[in-house]
Amino acid sequence: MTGPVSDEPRPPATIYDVARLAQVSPSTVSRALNKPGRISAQTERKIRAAAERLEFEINPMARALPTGRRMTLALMLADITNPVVFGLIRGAERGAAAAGYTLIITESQESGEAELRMLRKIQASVDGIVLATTRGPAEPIRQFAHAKPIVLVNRAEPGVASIIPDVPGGVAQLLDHLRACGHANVAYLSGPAASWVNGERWAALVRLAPPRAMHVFQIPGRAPTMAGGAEALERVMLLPATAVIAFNDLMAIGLLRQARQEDIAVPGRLSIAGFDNIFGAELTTPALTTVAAPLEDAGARAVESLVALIEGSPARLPEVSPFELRLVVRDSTGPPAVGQGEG
Amino acid sequence: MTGPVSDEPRPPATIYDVARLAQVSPSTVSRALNKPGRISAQTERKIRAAAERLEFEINPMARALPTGRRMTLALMLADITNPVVFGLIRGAERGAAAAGYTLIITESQESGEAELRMLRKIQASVDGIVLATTRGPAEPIRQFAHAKPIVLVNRAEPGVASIIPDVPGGVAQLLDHLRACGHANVAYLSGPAASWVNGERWAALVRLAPPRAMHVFQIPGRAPTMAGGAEALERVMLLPATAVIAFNDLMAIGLLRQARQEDIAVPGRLSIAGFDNIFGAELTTPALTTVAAPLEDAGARAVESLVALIEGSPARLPEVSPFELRLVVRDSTGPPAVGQGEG
DNA sequence: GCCACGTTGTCAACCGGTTGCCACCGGGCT
DNA sequence: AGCCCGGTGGCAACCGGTTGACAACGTGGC
Repeated sequence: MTGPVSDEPRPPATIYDVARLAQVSPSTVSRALNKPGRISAQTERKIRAAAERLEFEINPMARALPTGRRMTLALMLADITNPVVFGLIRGAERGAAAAGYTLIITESQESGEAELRMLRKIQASVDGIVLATTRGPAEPIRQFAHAKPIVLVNRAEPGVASIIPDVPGGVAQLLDHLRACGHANVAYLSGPAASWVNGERWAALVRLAPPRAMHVFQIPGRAPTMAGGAEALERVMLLPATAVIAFNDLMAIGLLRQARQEDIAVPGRLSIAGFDNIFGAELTTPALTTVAAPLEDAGARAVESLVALIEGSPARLPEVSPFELRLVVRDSTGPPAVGQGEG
Repeated sequence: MTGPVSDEPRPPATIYDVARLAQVSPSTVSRALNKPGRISAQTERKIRAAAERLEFEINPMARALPTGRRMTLALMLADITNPVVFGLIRGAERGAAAAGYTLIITESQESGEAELRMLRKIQASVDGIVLATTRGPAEPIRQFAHAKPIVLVNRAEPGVASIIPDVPGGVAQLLDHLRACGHANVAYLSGPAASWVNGERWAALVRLAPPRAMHVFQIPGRAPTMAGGAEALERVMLLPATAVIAFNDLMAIGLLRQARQEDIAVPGRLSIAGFDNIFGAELTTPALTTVAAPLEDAGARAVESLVALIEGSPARLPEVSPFELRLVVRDSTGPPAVGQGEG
């Protein structure tokens, strides 16, 4: 009766196929599969068995059309190149998988304009968007945020849900550590001007240094990359600072390597610290002192909030406290040598 | 007449909205937007203007339903944690964007079973799949490959398109370098048994070492991670080898750090080399000698092939030559010290 | 024995596009 | 004037699910 089971590329089964096999109507199949209780247990069993036999997988597109539920989330990043995003991606990926969502990842190439274009383009395909390390202006983001669920990571914007670090907490730990080492003058190698965390860090430094009898200098940064860090060394050395806090680990590593290359002792002549604790921070010599951010966790929590926003009452923003930062002391910071060079 | 332009979250415009504004029928809009020439230039202009005004973005789901063209690709990875995938992701992302496709990234967690489950699940959502560093058995993959376009990266399978490295070329460069340094006995710290490249590398070593008057020993590896590399040191030291080739940079770095910690001179007592040239390979002390793979390029090419498979004649596999590997000599390899330890 | 009611499954419309088919239109030809 | 023709645009069906309305059915109570 039934044809031979062939391994031909047969098209994926639809609910119509399942319905035929189970001898019910397609709508009954639909209800059996996602309205538990609506259908008698017996019929439901029959349908599930049929679905199983046909290896039926629901077509997300077809479902999305009438319901609007796409079960897809987007993670938008400024630059996939940067190792920081690793943790974010992993966390978001895990979080999405746990909630049954599919994750799509897009890059805005550090451009606010591309960011908006992308936003508009993917809008119809996703139920919500995690905007990480976004650089664009605030207004369009606010607009989007009340057309579609959005969660910001590493940026705060009134009225928009966000997952942000406890910047002052992290900065305080770092300053305390440097102070304890004996540093009084520290330079801050800043990141992109449009970066929210960059602003927050500088603000925290300005606020927290004086009470500790410390002085901070700001060095405008170029790109938040290793190259950007390396090229900043020159300007660093013009300052009376004995320690540098870099915007991120990438810049810190670039700075550190450049310093070594120019035979500037780290931490003897210059202590260097970064932010994020990316992969690679512990590999340098000396290993980099940094303020670790639980980025994987942040990614997961961002997705969690996003899902809450999507599935919960759309009116209220999920309350989330800033995530804690943790100072990881390694070997790139230490007491300044009184004389010069290292022993 | 028209209401005030409000910033209310109004739902995205559909072709019906555009049609109404342009005073044509929805089907005309559809044709104007993607059948160039089918519609008079004048009408087309009118429609484009209307679409512009309404900020119309086509709904990919609605389009996918009747046409089957989803304009979406999947990149499936064994483990997002591994820095190698960085390049792959970037390349694939760029390639997909260039071809107008959206990329979704999924992880199979190093499990062949999860891999298949995932494949089935996303099948309906994507036009094609890039399977990178896949671990599953061959048969199901072959099955899938002729139901849906698939491109393998770092794995060859008859009848399935793939992007693979020129393993013998890379291995030969590395062996030549080690030979020139004076090494005759080298150990290969192997990776996952299910990994295709792992097998190829070992095969290449076995084939290429004897003609160079070199001996290779295989050390079964545990996990292809830094921890896996570190724990292998013990077994390495039992061998009469003066150099180790690790399955990948992660293992090599783990091994190198463990060696340093145990005061085993690198490269004096033990030369260490890896594969992939991941971010971080140049950060260690000594910096890691490695066989660089243009992974970003490979990712882009994989997507390119995939798109060719999707859009071209489905019968023929795109012809692609293996990508070249390039030895990057750094400081973790060198002549074995005749005495012991370093000077 | 009849009716009210709760349960179970079907019908049909709909989501937002695409496309085969056809009707209409105006112009050029005989 | 009548006819044919190519170009243009509309109608309606369809993709694969979902869901409100409703019919059919069985049950219990009076």
